[in-house]
Order: sequence, then structure tokens, then C-alpha cells
Amino acid sequence: MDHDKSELSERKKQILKAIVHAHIEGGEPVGSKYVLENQHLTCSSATIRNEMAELENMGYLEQPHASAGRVPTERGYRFYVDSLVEHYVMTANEIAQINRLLHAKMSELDQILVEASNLAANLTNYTAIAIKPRASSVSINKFETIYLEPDHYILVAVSSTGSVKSKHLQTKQPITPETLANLSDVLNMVLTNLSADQITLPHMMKLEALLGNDAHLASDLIKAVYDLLNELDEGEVKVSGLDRLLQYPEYSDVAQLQALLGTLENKEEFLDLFSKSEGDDVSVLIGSESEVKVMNNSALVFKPITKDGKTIGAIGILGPRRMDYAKVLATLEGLTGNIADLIGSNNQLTGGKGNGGEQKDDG
Amino acid sequence: MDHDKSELSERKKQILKAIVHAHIEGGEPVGSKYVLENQHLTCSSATIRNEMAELENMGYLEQPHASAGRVPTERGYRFYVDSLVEHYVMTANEIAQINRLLHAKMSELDQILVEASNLAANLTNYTAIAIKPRASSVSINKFETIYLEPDHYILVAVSSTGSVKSKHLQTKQPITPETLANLSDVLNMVLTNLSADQITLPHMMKLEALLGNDAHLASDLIKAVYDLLNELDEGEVKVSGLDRLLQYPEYSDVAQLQALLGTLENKEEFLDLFSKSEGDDVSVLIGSESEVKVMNNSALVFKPITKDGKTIGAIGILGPRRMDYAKVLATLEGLTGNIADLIGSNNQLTGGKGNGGEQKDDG
DNA sequence: TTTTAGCACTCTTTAGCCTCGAGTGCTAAC
DNA sequence: GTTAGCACTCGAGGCTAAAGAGTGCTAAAA
Repeated sequence: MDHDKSELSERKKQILKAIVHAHIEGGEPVGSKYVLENQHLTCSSATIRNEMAELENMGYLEQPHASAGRVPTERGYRFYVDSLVEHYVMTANEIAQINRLLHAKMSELDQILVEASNLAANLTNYTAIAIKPRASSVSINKFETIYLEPDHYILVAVSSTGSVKSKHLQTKQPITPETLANLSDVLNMVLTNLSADQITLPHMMKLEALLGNDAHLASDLIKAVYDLLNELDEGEVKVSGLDRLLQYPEYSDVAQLQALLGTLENKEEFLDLFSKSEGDDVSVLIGSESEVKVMNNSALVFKPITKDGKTIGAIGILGPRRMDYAKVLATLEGLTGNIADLIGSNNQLTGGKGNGGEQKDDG
Repeated sequence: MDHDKSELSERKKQILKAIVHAHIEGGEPVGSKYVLENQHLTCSSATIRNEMAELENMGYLEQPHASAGRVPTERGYRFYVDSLVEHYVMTANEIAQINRLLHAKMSELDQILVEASNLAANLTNYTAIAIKPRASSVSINKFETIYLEPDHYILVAVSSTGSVKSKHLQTKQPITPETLANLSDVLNMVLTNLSADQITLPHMMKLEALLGNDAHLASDLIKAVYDLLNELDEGEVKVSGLDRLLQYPEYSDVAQLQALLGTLENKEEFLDLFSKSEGDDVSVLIGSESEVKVMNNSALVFKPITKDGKTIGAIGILGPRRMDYAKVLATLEGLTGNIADLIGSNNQLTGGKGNGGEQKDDG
């Protein structure tokens, strides 16, 4: 068997493409007769059958059972995505929806990601995922405190990625607003630009020293800062349009669907997946190509959103293996390109103005 | 037909209870023979059949088809929940798990709610929901600004419920930290303790007046405050253990499951449901008792968490109508009781303050 | 050498039919 | 009011037959 891609004749490619398209649409095995009718080929169904048999030998197609039509294999889809898929041209309406999102001018990435993934689910009719990747070593750029009551204040931290997180803190003894102001100054001096595992005993001692009379606050503070850093490190996976999965018959197997839902909820496996991707190119994982075993008859397409060379998020599409890759790829490109623009030019997130999103084309 | 609950004889109650228990466990129709064997009654199966026929006439039971056993109706479950259910005694292990949650000493309500709902899903083996209700008229108690760069700062707002939210803002012209400090003073003077619809033109004019040279910042600020208030108003619904639904055969109907998932994702209907409940008692909605039409063969049990008379959150359990109400009720009581303790005594949320930091964007 | 027509073959799907068994309702006796 | 007995109903499951879709193979044609 020669599996060289270049060995596929034009006709074979055409037939494979036709089968992939038919299978994407209907989900059923595709027979030679169907290919003949829907693809204007100048040959008979017998010839197509021969070609199909060869494509099966080469591993691009398979038969669910002896007298059924052919279904593209994982490998067939891989070849389709790599070499055969054509650029999907978005409708005016689709473009308009993306533009509408763009004009909403949201300033916070979390929100943008969720909205974008909602839209992605709507446009593609698959389930979409918004990912905020794990940040391995976030630090805090700036601390601020907010005085509420004599024994109750809020600690606010701005991370190196621009996230803002806060924690309510309570003190055993009353403190004054002035003490509090001093406290944030000290924090800014001692604990900025340190990741969780860089905070050591000397920092803590320095903190206590600088706090002077208020040294008793130190241990609670360190704990709070530590918690904040850990929260900032955590990745997030938010799923939109889960119900859309169910319209595809491949998910009518309850046990498998249950496993998939469980995995989605766990989010760890997905975060691992994303953390393994590099650069800001679209990734297409078909079936067993992803290490999430529960996704054997699913496909996951995702595109990272980068800023200044760092991955700050990603949008993914999850669906059956027979996914409309052309449309999914185009949608992700369109959306993430626009998000990058949004972040780069027209909003409040900058500081080191960004790189207006890179355009990638599929294929 | 006399439907008076008091008219149910002891034996009828016993039979109904037996059928409910059997159906909760197995999900299948229950026959007279089964009742006879598992309930030590001093009568024959024929008598039980007679009683069951009467219970059916009264509307507590129904037959899926003529030669099947009986299944409790919605009304049957309602009667069971109101009058028949016995207190479930938690195992030491279950209590230990709840206590472990308690000892985690989280300070932010959001986090507590999510963790508690995770635990609820684990303990009951149903799907759990953490709800942060819509707050109809939140106001901002305190503003704070954080200077990042000459044209980039963060606006932080502490709401009347204790939530902290922030927004990145960018200015066209550079501003100094002193300007920024003044800005937060002005905001605290003009825009605190106002809900979104109480902010009127005079406020805006006063803001501009007080800002003096920096009046050009006013419109962006008002917009940001408005956005913050709206975000604070929004309710949230977070689902845990969705995969658990699928183990119950009532959810093997794909179309219905799809509708349910869609509704869960929408969250509006659920928030409406919660907003209609009053006080801090457990609510049990069986089948069509909830107005969510998609839940006709489901049940929803939820318990609000109140603090100083205000509902600050809720935990709910969603499952099939034949839910183990005894266990679910006990679990919710145990959990929410402990959460109230957590908030009341031992943490940083006091002073009528609720919710903790939401982080926004990276970027 | 490649293509094509024809045909036998395979395998799934569906419908119909039957039996089995669970569970009931009714009647008549206790 | 309770019980034993029995006929009846209805779904589940298994078996068979027919239909249909699609293939692989062979032999002839291009």
C-alpha cells in the first residue's frame, strides 16, 4: 500500500471530497451511486466503486459493514482538512453578526471570549468553548486596598495579564484608612512581580518589618496574596451551546455523551490540550488525534488568541468528527481575527499596544 | 372522587410510600406483588390491588398501560413530599464532606456557591445548580481607581452586596495619579448608593462640574459605571454534574434532553423561577409545578441562602421527578445551613456584604 | 490498460407474528 | 372488608421473511 498523499489522483481526490461532503451533511455512509449523481464525473458507478475500494485500501475510507456505503476515516478527514477543504465564504449576515460583536466594544477579555464563543456556537451550530489558559507564572503588578469598615477591607490585585481580582479581609483589631494606605504601599514594594512560588520567607519577613505596628496583619495578607495568585493561575473553560451536540446522531449513545459531558465539566483535560498547542495557528484535532479518549468520534477545532506573543485565550468548536470544517475554520478565523483587533486597537486593555490580530487562512 | 388528603387511610399511605420508594429506586412501574413482599402488610395482593386502584382514582397513581404496575403521579409525589417523606439521616462520611467544605474557609460567596453545588451534586448524584439571583437594584457603595499608565487606569467598584467589579479604562489624554485620586473622590461623592435607573442627568452634570478640568472623562465614566451596575444586577446560574442527568432513563429521550440543556444554558427561566420564591425555605417543584415547560418529568429542589433577610444565593438540585427527595432535602439543608454559618461568623463577608471578587479580562 | 455493464452476493432494516410473563380487574367465596 | 382464582391485556423479546441498498467480481468493450 502506498499512502503517499501525492499519489492520490485528481479523480480520487474529487471522489473523496464528494464523500466527505455528503457524509458531513447527512452522517450516513455514502454509496457510489450518490457520488455519481452529485458529482458530474465522466465515468460510471463501477469505476467509482473501484476507486472507492482503492481509497479504502489506502485508509481514507471505511465500510461500517460489508454492504453499506463508505464513510471517511479519521485519516480521510485529516487529508480533507489538510489538502482538500475549500475556503468557506461567509454570508453577509454572518459577517454582520461578527461585526455586531465587534462593535459591542467590551473591554474585558473574559466577557469577549464568552460572547465570541456564544456567537461561534450560533454561527456553526456546534458546541463552542471559550478557554482562558492556565498561566503558569502570573504575578501581581499592583495592589490596592479599599477601606470599608474599621475591621473590614478589600484587597485588590492587578495581575501581569491585566486581570483584576479582589478579596475581602477582616482584621481582629480595628485599623485606620491610613494604616490601610500604608499597607498597600508596602505590598506594592514587597510582593509585586512575584509568582506564587517565588514568595519566600524573606519576603514575608520584609513585609512584617515594613508593616511595623501592623505586622500582625502580615500572615493573613500573605495567605490572601497567595490565594489570589493561585486563582489568577487557574485556567477556565466555558461551554456554549451544549444542546447543539445532541442534534447529531453520533451523540445519541448516552453512555458516551455522559463521558463527554463529564470531561467537559472537568476542564482539566481540555486545558492540557490547549496548553500543548503552540503559536496562534488553528489546531484541528480529529478523533483520536486528541488525547482525550472520550472524543474518539468527535473533532475539536480551536484557535488561540495571542497578544504580544502570549496566548491570552482561545475559542474552540466541538462537534462530531464529520464537522463542517470549512465553515468552522472560517468562523474561527473571522472571530478571533476580530477579537485581536478589538484588543489591539480600540479598547482599554492596552499598554504596549498590540499587534492587531494575525490573519491565518485555512488549508 | 374525594381528594382530601386526610382521607387517605394509614394503609393507603403505607402503600403509596412503598410505591414511591420503589419507583424512586428503580424507575419502573411497581406492582402489587412487589409492595406485598417489601412491605410487611397483613393483607393479600388482591387487597393491595384494590387499594392501588383507589389511589389511582384519587389521582395519586397512574398506569403507563393497562397491564403494567403503577407509577406515582405528580400529585402522588407532591403528597409524598408534603406528608410522607421521612428525614434522611446523613452518613458520617457525608457529614464529613460537608464539614470539609466548611473548613475550606473561602471568603467569596461565588466560590462558596460553586463549591457547595459541586458537593451537592456529588452527595445526591443529581445535577446541582448554584444560583446568584438577579439583584433588582444594586448600587455601588464605594469607588476606587488604580493608576496603571498615563492613559490607562482601572475603575473598581464595591457594590452594596459586597461584590467587587472592575473595568479597564483608557483616556485620550494622559492623566496624573493625582487627577485619578480626585476622580475617585468625585465618584464617591456623586454616584454612590444609586441604582442604574437612579442615575440621571443632574448626576452627570454634577460629575462634570466637580471634575473641573477633567470633565472630558465624565461620559466614559458614566458609561463604565452604568455597565458595572448592569453587570452587578445580573443573576448567574452555574451547573455542576450535568453528566449525572444522563444516568436516569427519563433523560434518554434526546429531544427532551436537548430542550432541557438549552433551557439550562439560557438561565433566564431559572432565574425567574428563583426570583419568585420567597423566604429562605426549601422549594420543591415537581414536574409541571414549575413554569419551565421542559421540566415536565423533572423535579427541581432549591434552597435560598439568606443573610440579614436578603437572598444572596441559592443551591438547587435538578433531577428526574422520581427524585430521592429525602436525601436531597437533607443535603440542601445541611449544606445551606453551613454556608449561612460560614458567612455569619467565620469569614470576611460580614456587614451585610455578600459576594466577592469577579475578575475580568486578561490582556 | 482502463472502463463499463451486469449480476450475484451480503448485510441491514423493517414488518409481521408469535410466545412469554407481568400485572391487572373482576367475580365469587370467606 | 378481604381473599383466592382466573381471564384478560399489553409490552418485551425473539424469529422469519421480504425489501433495499450497495458492493465485488467477471467478462466484454474501448
